[in-house]
Amino acid sequence: MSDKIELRHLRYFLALADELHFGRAASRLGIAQPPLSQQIRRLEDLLETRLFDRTSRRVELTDAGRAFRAEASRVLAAVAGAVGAVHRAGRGETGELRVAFAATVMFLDLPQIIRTFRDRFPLVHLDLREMPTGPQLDGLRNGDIDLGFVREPGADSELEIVTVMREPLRIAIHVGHPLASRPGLSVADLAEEPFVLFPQELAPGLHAQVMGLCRRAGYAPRVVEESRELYTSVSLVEAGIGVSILPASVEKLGWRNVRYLPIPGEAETRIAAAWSRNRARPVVAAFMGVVRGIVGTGMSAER
Amino acid sequence: MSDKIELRHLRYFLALADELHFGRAASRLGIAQPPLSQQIRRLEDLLETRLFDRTSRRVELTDAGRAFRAEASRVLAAVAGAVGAVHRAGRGETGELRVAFAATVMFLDLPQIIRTFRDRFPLVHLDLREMPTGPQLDGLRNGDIDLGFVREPGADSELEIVTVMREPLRIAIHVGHPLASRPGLSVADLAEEPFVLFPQELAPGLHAQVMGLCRRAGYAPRVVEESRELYTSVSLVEAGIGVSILPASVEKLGWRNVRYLPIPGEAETRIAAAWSRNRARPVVAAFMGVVRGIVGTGMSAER
DNA sequence: TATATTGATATGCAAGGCATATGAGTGACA
DNA sequence: TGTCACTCATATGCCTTGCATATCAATATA
Repeated sequence: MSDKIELRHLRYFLALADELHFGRAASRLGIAQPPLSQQIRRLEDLLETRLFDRTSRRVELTDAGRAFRAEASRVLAAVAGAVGAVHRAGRGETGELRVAFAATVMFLDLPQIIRTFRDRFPLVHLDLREMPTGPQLDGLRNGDIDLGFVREPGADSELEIVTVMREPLRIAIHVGHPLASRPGLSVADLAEEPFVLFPQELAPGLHAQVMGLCRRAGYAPRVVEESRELYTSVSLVEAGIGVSILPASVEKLGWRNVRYLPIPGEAETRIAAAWSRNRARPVVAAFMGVVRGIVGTGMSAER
Repeated sequence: MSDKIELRHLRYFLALADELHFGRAASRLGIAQPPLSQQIRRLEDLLETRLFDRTSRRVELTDAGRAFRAEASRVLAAVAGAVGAVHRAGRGETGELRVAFAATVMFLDLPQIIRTFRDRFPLVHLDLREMPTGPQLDGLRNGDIDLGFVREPGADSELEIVTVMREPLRIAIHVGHPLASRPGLSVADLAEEPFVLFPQELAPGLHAQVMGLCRRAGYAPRVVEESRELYTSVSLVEAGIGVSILPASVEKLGWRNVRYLPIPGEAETRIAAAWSRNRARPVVAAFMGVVRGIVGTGMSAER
């Protein structure tokens, strides 16, 4: 029976409990007196309990009415809270946001972006994880993550991709290597050198870019060692295993015995934010608003 | 806008949030699919926020929907709680009960009654106060107290009165008094003695009863001192100020120099529970149920 | 005793919720 | 690639029900 109670009953009840007068309560509710009588009676029927003792002269709450009054206002407060929560979530001010980033992105502005976002949207739970570009793109497509910061992604009809930053590529070479001190070292000079590279599937775009540089210099690099990500590639260079071509930010890792040389022709890699085009998540939009505010101009959407 | 939300919307929303399928959710709700679509849409309009991302193939919650789901179930839980509270209050299992009792009643079964009631109805807040019979009857009439334990009340059309216990009256006299050791002392023997009595308005029924005993013995008692209640009457007897006629329970006060003598003819005083006949309070009925269970038979209603 | 106040009841209307029928978009499978 | 099945949205009509107007009944006050 009581599962037919509606909020209207509670609103009417509370008005009457405040006024203790059908006429005044009705006019406060913007209705006539008879429907108020009806609805109160209906509520009492649904509850199988009298809420008001009333004569034609006086209206007062019963014990049950007093108990119901406190509870009913809790209900209406909960409704108001629910509406507020929906609006906050609709504006992206709450919820959970799973952000992935390629490891080396942390050397750029990302930490600053995260701090700002935390500050501006404290109710959003940020779930941050390091992840190579390739797996990120998969995760974005199947919904495992909401937003990814990737290196040099290819175009994808399912994903919205916005370039956030750019940085030049560098040749990484052991300081003791004979070529390390040659002025104006070019990619072509590395034709005979052993290369250290990451597996293609971890960062397919960047991988293709490096391979393209070599191809345009007229050779296919001889990859003697693969490492999990950019980090470890540098350590292999330092160990003298081979040379590599890497984004400039790895310089900040501070390996002593590695020299980083600019690449003529200003080859550069893009760091982009990517998210699913289908799932329109307000939190994602909110996060990207912060990103836009910090990296400012220079951002551009593609496809 | 959102003040037109009804519980129906929340119930439908939660069903759909569980099933993520309009057809199944509708059949669970016992309605057809189209009205469910309509009501969900109406709810989204009222909230001005989309709660579900839906294609003709898949239904899933938006961020706002997820936020609303948690809040909406809180609302329904609050409604269920309100219904439960009303029923408890309707059965007298909750609320506040203001009980007054004449001081000497505490020597009888009242403490036991209170313990049992507290045990059986732990959610009822008991407000206990000591109060003479006269003020109790006033308080019951104007609603200051809900239930009173009084001595020898007169009939009253506004009040329901049930005799709970009976006890004999005793003559109270100082042990050093010449009459204290006379065998078969009667009320008539006290004709010339100074009397200690309480003011008429504090316990009008008992006062009239004592006066009646004397009148039937052929005299009007000479009252030399009045005291606030039965307690203090005894102390005045012990001080040798006069004699008195009192309920037997005052013996338990344990004054050393007072002797209590039975009254021939077995004059006795009644202790009654009294409550307002107009205000039908379930808690009062619950309390009286406990009283009935403890004092058992021998209770009787009167006028 | 008459009157004003106030809650309940009667009746008619209109809004809105629900059911049936149908349309349109999407994924699956041949 | 085309067809089919599935599923959600839309259209339409009915019927419930909430609300308004009119009226009644009860009670307190003058």
